[in-house]
Amino acid sequence: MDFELTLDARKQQILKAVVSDYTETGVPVGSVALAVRHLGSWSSATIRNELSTLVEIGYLLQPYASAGRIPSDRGYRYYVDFLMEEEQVSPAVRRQVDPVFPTRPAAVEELLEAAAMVLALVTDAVSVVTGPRALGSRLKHLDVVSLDPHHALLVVLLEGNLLQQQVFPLSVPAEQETLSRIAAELNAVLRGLDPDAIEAVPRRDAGDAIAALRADTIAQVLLVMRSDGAGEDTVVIHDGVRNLLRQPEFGDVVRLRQVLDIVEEERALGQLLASLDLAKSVQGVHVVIGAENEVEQLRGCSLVLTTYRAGDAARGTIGVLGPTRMRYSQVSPRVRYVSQRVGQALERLLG
Amino acid sequence: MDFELTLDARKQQILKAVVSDYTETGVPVGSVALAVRHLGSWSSATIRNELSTLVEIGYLLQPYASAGRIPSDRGYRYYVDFLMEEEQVSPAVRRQVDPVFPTRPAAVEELLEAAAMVLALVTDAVSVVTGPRALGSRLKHLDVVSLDPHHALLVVLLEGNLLQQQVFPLSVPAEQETLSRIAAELNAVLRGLDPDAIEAVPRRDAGDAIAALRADTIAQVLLVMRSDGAGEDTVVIHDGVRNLLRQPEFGDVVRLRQVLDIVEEERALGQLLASLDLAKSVQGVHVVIGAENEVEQLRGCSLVLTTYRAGDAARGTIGVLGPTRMRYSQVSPRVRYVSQRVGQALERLLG
DNA sequence: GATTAGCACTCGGTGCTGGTGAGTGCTAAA
DNA sequence: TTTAGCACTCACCAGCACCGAGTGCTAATC
Repeated sequence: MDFELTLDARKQQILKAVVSDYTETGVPVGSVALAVRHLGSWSSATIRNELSTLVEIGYLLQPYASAGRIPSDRGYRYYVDFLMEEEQVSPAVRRQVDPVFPTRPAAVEELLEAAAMVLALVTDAVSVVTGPRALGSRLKHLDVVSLDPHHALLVVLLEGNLLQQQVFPLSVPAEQETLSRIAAELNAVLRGLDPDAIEAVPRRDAGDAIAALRADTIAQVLLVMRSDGAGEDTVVIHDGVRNLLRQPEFGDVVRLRQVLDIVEEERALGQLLASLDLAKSVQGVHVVIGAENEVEQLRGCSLVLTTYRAGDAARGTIGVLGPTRMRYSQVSPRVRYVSQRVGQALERLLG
Repeated sequence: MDFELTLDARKQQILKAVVSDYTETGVPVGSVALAVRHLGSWSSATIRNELSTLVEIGYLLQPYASAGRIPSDRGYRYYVDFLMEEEQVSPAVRRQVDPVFPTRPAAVEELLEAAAMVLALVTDAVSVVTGPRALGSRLKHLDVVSLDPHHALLVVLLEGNLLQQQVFPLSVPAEQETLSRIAAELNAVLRGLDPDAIEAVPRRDAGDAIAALRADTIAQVLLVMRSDGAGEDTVVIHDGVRNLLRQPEFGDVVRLRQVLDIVEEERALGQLLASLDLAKSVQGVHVVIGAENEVEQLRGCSLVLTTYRAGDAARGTIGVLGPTRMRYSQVSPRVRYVSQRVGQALERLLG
């Protein structure tokens, strides 16, 4: 196999035509079809010669001896890196995406779920979104509600409008009124702090009932804030599995199962996404083609990923997983578009 | 078709044997197999006669003229109602389920997600969980958190300690301090009231800023409380789609797609679950067999559902969706078991 | 020398055929 | 009423011929 890195103009045109034809039809594409549909200026015989060298140097594959050609992973890579012309995100798509992100989003998790839903919708693939639980690391507001004299319910609102609740026992019996006063006081003191800072807040050991209750509450706040981050530090959301079923490559159920085993297992998916270096990307969108990812089960699949940001902090990963035969020129800008919307909405939410 | 409702002992035994054999193998079961594996006391010819009457009266089906028999929906129904012997939930399964529910769960949503995950795991089907709803919707506590001068977040605690949140615009700009005062005041007035009573609370039309904000807040409280009962917006969680892929009945991708179209569409799934009357149930578990649900796309699927409760405060639906050829005797007690665990964990969380 | 027309060849997909066997329905004997 | 016996049914499968899209090669052409 010869490893030319640069292709002459005609080979490029042919490769591009093969990718776009195959992407559309899913059927190996032959020389005649190319000649009539895309490249009338050369005869099928000429194209045939070029095709056979493209196979030889590894940009195309031939499923069997007398079949048409399909792009190899390397072919797709070349296409994505050099040949692809990104399509505009059509107004119709914008109209689908935009209303999903309200001007006043309610909470981070909802936002990300909505994003996953709409991204799956506009790309016809499985969408994948990771979100930072770390957002919940600052206290925004708390409230204490009396249940009975000896128990209270702590309500904690964390950064990103993440609500948590926790029942806890009171070391000293107390009425709602007392609890409310404590809550008000703590709100003033603790707002905007992360767990470590809260722990460092000086506690007046007055030894009276109020101080005890105050200590109870702070302990619970810490517990809630810390237990939240304890598991994994990112949520992983996915949507649109049914979209894969429309693709002929998943007519084989075994194939599909391998993919689902990854996608439905939050941990595995999280690890996969974490293992990818999103730095090397074209215009912010990173395309992982076929066997470029090391996960055995995802052979034949590609990932189109990007990072969404709120302000200048990178917040999470968003993208899609689909068959390698994917319309990158359309999917890629759409992923970017949704990602931008997510970032904006997140900014509005976090203020 | 004759509609006998009661079957003699031998027919019952045969039906039971057919269901359990078919459930296990997925292959139509013939008279000889039955004779040797279950019912040695009769010859295959006798069984053949019985089989043919069971087909005639609608409890069994014959896929084609010279094939074995499979249970009809009616056959499954009879089996579930009268013949099934529920298996014990094995210690191994308990060991899988129990650790998923921590003694101190952090948030409702996490709890339900964990439940969905483990239920899918132990039943090999798709699990389905809807979020808890307050039984009687009385207001227990509310709080208003300023997001920016023109928007606030309303946190409502309903009877049963269900938290709801809602972002809303303020008709007059306001600081946190003002909002807190309003919240305190409303808490005093509205605690323990249901929506109708809240609506009837007299509003002083003072025309000042405070009155306007007060009105804003009350309107939002009503919105939140009423939407809780409305049915549409409860969370619906699912997990375990990949389990379906192991079943031969979903070897056909089209079948699978129809099911996924329902399962992945939260609204559709929510409506389906809402439409079922969970009252008529055996030991708290309700089994919907095949075409007993009206959703066209779920032909060939069954639902095994139950209700989880936290004290007598909140309840929701939990269960599984799988092929009609399902091991009801095992799935049913497992659904019940997980449901109990969810209830308990929720009680710990909500108090 | 590059391009192209012509042609024999390859090989997966389709459809037909006949054989196989699990399983039935029916009849007649126990 | 039960059972043995037997002819019959029909999905499933392997084998086979055929079709046609598409190739590689060669020789003619620009």
